[in-house]
Amino acid sequence: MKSYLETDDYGRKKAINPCLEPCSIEKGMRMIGGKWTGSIIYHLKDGPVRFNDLSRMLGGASKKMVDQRLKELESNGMVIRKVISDRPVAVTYELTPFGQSALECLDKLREWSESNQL
Amino acid sequence: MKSYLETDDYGRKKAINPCLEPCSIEKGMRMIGGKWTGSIIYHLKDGPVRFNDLSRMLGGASKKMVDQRLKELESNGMVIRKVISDRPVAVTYELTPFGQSALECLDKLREWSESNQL
DNA sequence: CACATAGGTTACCAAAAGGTAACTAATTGA
DNA sequence: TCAATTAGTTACCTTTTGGTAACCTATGTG
Repeated sequence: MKSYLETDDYGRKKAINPCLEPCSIEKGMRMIGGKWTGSIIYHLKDGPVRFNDLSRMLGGASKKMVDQRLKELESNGMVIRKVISDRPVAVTYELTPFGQSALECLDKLREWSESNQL
Repeated sequence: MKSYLETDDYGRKKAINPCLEPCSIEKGMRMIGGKWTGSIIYHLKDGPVRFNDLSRMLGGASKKMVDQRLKELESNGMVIRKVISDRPVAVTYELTPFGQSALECLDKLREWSESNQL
């Protein structure tokens, strides 16, 4: 579905297939474009990471942020939370295959970002 | 710069090179991850588009949104505004080379999004 | 004349986002 | 015993976001 414009007999323009609501780009962005979301996924790329370790790596993000984002990512199937021991409670977060599938986009983004010295 | 963890003699963990502030992924996202930003860039991919035409194509976004995003994109050098005629005022927006360079990421995102039926 | 188009700007308001800091309970280490 | 760690949770409060709708100047159309 591509959107384009049509002009009627009176010269009035009208969009055909407008993005009434989020098109695929928009939907994708809402999935991985939240504040710190991409960074979190990216930091999980090499395997499971524990909550506090993740927080430490994302020094600019508060625990609340990290927690919130992880919950979002879990609820949309990109991340799994695993309790690796109660009593000392220990938890890890890791990417699901779906989560891993997003790494390709993120890596492109990183490349683009770095090559433009953002 | 990669962030990783180090453990000292006392077993205390500390992050080396944490993302204190936006790492490249984060910065990239803040550049093209805003609401409708990606969609706008994407809709300019085939050449200049006029303001109202763009608004029409992004049916879900208000003029205020489109206006705001275009100004952001202009101010960071991804889009240029061109007045193609005063008296009937007519304006077009088009991607700069830098703006075009973002299309690669966005296309990856679109692919990912579509192949996962978001 | 009345209305539509172009390209916006403005004010108003409600909702969402996000930071800070305190607090939880259980456990381990000095 | 004091302090720190783990994984969060909670309350509070300020800022940002974003939607709506009205308004603007100028031109063109029926």
